[in-house]
Amino acid sequence: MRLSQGFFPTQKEVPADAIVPSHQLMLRAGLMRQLGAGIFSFLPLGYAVMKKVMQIIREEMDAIGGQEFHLPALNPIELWEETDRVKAFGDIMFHVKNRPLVLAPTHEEVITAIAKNYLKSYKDLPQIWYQIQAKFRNEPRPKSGVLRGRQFTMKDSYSMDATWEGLDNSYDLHAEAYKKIYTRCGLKFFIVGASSGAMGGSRSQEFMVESQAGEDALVLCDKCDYAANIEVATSKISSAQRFEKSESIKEIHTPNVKTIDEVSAFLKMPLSQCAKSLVYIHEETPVLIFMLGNDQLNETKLQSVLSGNLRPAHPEELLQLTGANAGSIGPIGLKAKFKIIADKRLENANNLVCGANKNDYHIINVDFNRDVKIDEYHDLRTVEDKELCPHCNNPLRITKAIEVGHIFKLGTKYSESMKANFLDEEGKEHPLIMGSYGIGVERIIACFIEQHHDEYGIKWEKSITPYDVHLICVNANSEEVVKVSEEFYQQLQQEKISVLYDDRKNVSPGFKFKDADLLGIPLQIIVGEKNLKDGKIEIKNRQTGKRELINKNEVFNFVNKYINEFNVNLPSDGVQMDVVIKELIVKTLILAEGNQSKAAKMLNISRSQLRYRLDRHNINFENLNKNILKQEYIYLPSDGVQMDVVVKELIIKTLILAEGNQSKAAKMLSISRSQLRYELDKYKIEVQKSVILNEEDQKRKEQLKTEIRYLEEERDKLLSEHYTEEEQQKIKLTEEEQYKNKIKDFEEKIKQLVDKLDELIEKKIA
RNA sequence: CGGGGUGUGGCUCAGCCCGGUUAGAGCGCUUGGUUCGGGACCAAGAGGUCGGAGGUUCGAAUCCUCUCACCCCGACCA
Repeated sequence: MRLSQGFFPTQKEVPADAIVPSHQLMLRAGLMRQLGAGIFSFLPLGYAVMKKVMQIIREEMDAIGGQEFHLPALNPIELWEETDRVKAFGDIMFHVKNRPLVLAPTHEEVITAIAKNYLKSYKDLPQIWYQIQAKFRNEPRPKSGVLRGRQFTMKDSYSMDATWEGLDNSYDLHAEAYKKIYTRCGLKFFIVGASSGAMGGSRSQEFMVESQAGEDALVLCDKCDYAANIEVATSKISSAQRFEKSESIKEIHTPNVKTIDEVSAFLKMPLSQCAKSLVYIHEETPVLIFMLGNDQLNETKLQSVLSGNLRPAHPEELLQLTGANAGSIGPIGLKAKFKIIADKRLENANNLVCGANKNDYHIINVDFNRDVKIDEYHDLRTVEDKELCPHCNNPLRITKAIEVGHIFKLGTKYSESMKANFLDEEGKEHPLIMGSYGIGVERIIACFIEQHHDEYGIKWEKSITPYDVHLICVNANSEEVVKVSEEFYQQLQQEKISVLYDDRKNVSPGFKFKDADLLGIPLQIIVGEKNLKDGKIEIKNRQTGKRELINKNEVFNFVNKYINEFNVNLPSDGVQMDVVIKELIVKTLILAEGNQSKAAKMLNISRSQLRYRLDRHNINFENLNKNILKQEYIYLPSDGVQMDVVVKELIIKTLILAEGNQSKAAKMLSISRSQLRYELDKYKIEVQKSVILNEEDQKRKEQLKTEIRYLEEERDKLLSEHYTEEEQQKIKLTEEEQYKNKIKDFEEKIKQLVDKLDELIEKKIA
């Protein structure tokens, strides 16, 4: 595509409304424009990326036997009444004004309606049906650009099975497919246990991307594999203690003492002896909830204990039901009948401080076993930062994240309410056992940009870049430059390499470079007058920022090689070899669906070597999470890459970073010098070939060569002069000696220079 | 839904508190010329019912009332 003819509205200034980087860059780079709150138009460049992402999703869904549908977004409202989800969604669902229709926020109902009519036998099962389509949700507050919109594109799929084992299988297939999708899209992700919410069902997991722009909080353990949404996370924490002697209860006047901290300070009681009371209304019944000290109630956990309508009580209700305002509520002397539940930490606790249900009074020495009838104890608290991991006692970390996918085991929730039944082998009728699985397409793009950008713009990965290469005609007034650019453009197009060609006239070079960096296409081919004079073309790698000058006629090979090979992107201070190998193995395992022999084959290593690596890097494929994908340095094509190739590339790149200094490189790689020497030996020939001198070195080398040539010429001249017969006759012995000495000098000098050159090359090759 | 903020050429914003010529700037756009490797320069132009409605006033972008839209924080969120 020619930039002069296409629609690529880039912006120099940061749009005022955009706060998060992905939002800013999607607008600046001209991927999309906003039409209303949470509604976006995708422009050609943005849609090109969407198509790439959707294609990856299709390939992976098809690979697990998914069949693509295209369902209507406009749904009869009756359909949603069957499952009672008109009420469940409430204001979130868009209703059509002039017909009894709704805009579908998801598609369980439509799928189940089809399944109900046609999946009548166990022989028809299992099925995986999916679609990639617009979803409509009337979000109360759209935000952060495409991260939370009212209309968005979603891949949603549904599995129908005859058995629960079948559901497990379909669910696992999706989990594997999702890992591959995110890996191929270049996302660093986590898999966490999640709450199923109103979707219902027995199990759900979320695929999360760590980001400051995220709206979810994750609890992560950096040591083991524990990772969970804060809505369901737990930690290792001690219960309130039970004192040997239960003191008798006593009412105490506590004027103006409301919060738990104030109570604790006023009564000089530790927080671990204070019970906080909260009142919720559950389906018209008041519920009194106790938390220890300052523990935060986790409403999601509460909701899973008390299914149905649940809300905090209003202040007037508090007074009416308990006889006191918030801050003085407790278990003793309640006016109304309450259901009483408490957090597990309070089980069997005694000598506690509680409100007295009388304003400005508290009761001390409450014994939960003696004075109160607690109906149930449950884990209701919200995990706090630095608490200990429930699996390995390591301090937990809480971080923000964006949900890019969610998979649910629905079970029979929808099939039962819609009577979607099938007959088993014995002719007995059962509801279909279903799963539902979603991926937000725009969120993948926004998350990718959150993870892959710098101050200048986006840095696309090969897998989802809108174009493979960005061809820049630096100066459209130079005939030669235009001619060569046009040739490249034709050639690349012929070879089916997608190319964005900046052929704009009257646009200054700086403008073109800035635009190219903003758009972030991975490879920039820069055709300029300066380099063209020497028959050279500059190629800039947007991800690494590295520029290379190559011969004009090698451009096509270079591009082709780049497109077909994997990437190793290193930070300027290098990276440990083990880290890269670990990432390689994890990613290969994902691509190999966890099949170890397949992975070993892809890596071209033995199975025992793979096992050794799995052990060494502590990789547990079943519990794969952020631990493993914390940082990303390599990009793999979908059929993987051999381990040797990666190691070789890593070493070469590290040596370049270390400017050929072997001990520095070894330190960067965190391996011993002898190991590095061994590896160098192993890849010796290729390494020499791949040595890249930087510009300065190149110049220096040329200089030395010229000098040597000059000296050699001088020497030859002297020699020839010396050895011509005519001269010989003329020259006296002493003179001859002089010449000989001079030649000796020259020889000496040449030898020094050759040594110097060798040293330089040696240093580069290291 | 609660709190805060913003609506002025295509974009980013100034002007508003304290009402008063023809509403400004930079970027972008058009035309001509110069320039051409990191967001060039000169000159001449086009483009705005100041979100909308009502009010106060001799006079409103500016003050008042209502309303709509958008953004941010919170609540909510499969």
